[in-house]
Amino acid sequence: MTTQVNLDEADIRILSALQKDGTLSIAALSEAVNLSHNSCWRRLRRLEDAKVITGRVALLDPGALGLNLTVFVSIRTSEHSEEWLKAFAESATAMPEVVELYRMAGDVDYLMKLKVGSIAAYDAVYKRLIAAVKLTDVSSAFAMEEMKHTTALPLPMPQRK
Amino acid sequence: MTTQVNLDEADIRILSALQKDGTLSIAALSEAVNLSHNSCWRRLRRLEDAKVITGRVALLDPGALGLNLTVFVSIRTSEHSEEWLKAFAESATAMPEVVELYRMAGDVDYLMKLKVGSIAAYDAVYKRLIAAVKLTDVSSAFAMEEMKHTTALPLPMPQRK
DNA sequence: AATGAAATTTTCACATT
DNA sequence: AATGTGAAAATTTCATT
Repeated sequence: MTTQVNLDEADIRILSALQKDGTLSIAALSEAVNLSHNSCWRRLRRLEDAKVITGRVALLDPGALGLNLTVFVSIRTSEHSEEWLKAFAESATAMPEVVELYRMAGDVDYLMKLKVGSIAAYDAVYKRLIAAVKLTDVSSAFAMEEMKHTTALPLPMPQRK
Repeated sequence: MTTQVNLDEADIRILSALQKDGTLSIAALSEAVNLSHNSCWRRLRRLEDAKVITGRVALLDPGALGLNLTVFVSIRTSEHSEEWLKAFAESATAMPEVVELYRMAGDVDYLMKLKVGSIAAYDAVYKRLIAAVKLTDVSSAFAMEEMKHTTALPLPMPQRK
């Protein structure tokens, strides 16, 4: 968790635009957000320096890579020792198929999101995982259809224009 | 779902690098993947044209925006009509706090991931949702800690230096 | 696959309000 | 303290070999 940063409307407009399209040139961006070329450039620098923008990445099409399966894995454990957690965190985090991992409140202890190409590939990940650490209860839920998936976070103000 | 694309090792290296850092210049990228400036540029174009790379985006820090809560919402419904689905999909998809939404196999019908700033903000989303469509069974699970979160998909070949 | 050159874009120093 | 001006440096893009 990081500390919240003060952002005015112009900042929000910049962030909103770049969350959707990170290729925008300063010229295009400044026009889109109604700022001068330069003022826009400086705000952008500020947002990057302040780590509000944590990075820029290319997004790939899972289908093009043959990664058509999204699996949510709910994990319960009876072991709550320091070492167990360390071993679990390290092995799960190291697997590239594990794209998200959360420690949860409630009756599930951990929730994992996997991207794999097939049931067999899922099974291989599952086996690697249980070989690495003791898991009491693992249950998997498969996604049939991705109805929405965005990297864009909800931003405070309504962004017009 | 899209059709899988044929990719050789050099393509994979390019994708791997850009998934991590989308700001790499052609010069830096070509060096990282051991290709000539130009060959690299052309492959990149191909990958973009073929929509293997679907876009480039800026990633924001949720904490900096005050979005410290991740909630997974499991939804069951008794209605399985065409209209219900349409209404549900439209209202859920339109909410910026809903960053992911899947139709699931198994006993949960839909799974939603929300990014919000507080329990109160979550409750507001929940209320907007149940006001829009009838939901039989809604259960929420809150993330306590984000242990891993990446937009990088697992890629076929081992990628060395 | 490499060369090189035009066009675009980023970056920054300096002046301005 | 935030904005505008202008110009150098870096980068992308593409025609040609």
